[in-house]
Amino acid sequence: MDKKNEILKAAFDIFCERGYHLSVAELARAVNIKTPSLYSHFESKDEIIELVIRDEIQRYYRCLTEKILEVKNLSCRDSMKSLYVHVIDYFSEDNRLRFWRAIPFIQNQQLKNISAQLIEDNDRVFKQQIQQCFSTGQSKGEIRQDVSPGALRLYFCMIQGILDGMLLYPKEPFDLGNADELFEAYWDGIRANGTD
Amino acid sequence: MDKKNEILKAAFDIFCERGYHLSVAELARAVNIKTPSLYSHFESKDEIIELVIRDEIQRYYRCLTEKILEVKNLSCRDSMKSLYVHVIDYFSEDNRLRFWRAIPFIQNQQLKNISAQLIEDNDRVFKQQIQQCFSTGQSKGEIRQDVSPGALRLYFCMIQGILDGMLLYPKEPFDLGNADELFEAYWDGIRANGTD
DNA sequence: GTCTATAGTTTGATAGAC
DNA sequence: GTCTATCAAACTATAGAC
Repeated sequence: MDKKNEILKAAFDIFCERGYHLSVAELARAVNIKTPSLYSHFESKDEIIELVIRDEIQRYYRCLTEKILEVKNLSCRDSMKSLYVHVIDYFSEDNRLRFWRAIPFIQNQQLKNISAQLIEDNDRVFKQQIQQCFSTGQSKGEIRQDVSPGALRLYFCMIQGILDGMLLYPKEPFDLGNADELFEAYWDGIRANGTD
Repeated sequence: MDKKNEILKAAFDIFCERGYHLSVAELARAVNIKTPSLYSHFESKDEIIELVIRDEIQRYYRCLTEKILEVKNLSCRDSMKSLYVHVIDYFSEDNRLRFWRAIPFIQNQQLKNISAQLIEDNDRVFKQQIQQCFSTGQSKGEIRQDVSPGALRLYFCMIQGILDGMLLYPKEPFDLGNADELFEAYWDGIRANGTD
């Protein structure tokens, strides 16, 4: 791995811990060079952070898109379950969760806007795909016809809630069994009678 | 209001915006004094932040405890709905949500530990009370007997998910109607058949 | 590309006059 | 309690030698 990428990788790790207030000195130390050497690879601290953010957001949504393709032909239940587990798994790795939760606290309006826009655009696509899956599930009789209007949003909300819990209560190491139970409780609330 | 409290109030506001990296200079400016004058009221920046954090955590759980007493004699559904709305309302005010989400990023291990401990202790009590309400609801026939084991945790998860969404997507101003729909979807999944 | 040296700013905090 | 003056340390960034 060349130095530039080594720096970006280290910047990711430090950003997870410290957020926007990572110091270039600490970053230089992490890759065994002196601070000024950073500036032969990048123009500024903000440029580094912007690259790290773009990389991570792109990586996440690329993974998600792959997974969506992968589950396209499964039942609605299996699709929703797979994607649910996929997202939780993704954010269990490294400190990725802290990374995403640090974004709203970036002290640079331009960077914050770029991040928010990227996330918003990508998220819309993801949510549309799930919506379609949900509708198909309904028309095929997996999901009750008379399900509440908020049922789909509860799915997204549940995912966010789990992630939030992982960040706020890091002491309780996250147990995928718990996540399973939650999904079952959710599905139990929307599945058509007589199905499993 | 005396100066000390004025400072703490301002510190709260700035902490919401900037997290742990609020600067004492900015704080002093906000209350129209010079930086050194802060130090006749407090020993250090960390002392100020600790006080602000203790205040806010205490305020939140005091409000919550009051509300719990208030809804004690309502039906299970009404209790859970009231507390749900209460929490969302609480975090809709000011920048409180940012405050709580900034806590995991405090760059002072001791302060972080104090906060985490306070939250954990108080949260346990809250969750026990809801658990009791939930059990009563089941035995009284408001909630299905054969409800999934994760059904109660889905409730907490849903609340966290909504709050998380409010922080991550601040552009979409939060609509209590949406929150209503979510709760109905949740309740619809656990209510006993034949009840409303 | 990496270094030493250094500039210029901002940080949290203190001394001491009033 | 509030101020002016000041401190040492940390910050981002640049100049210029090798």
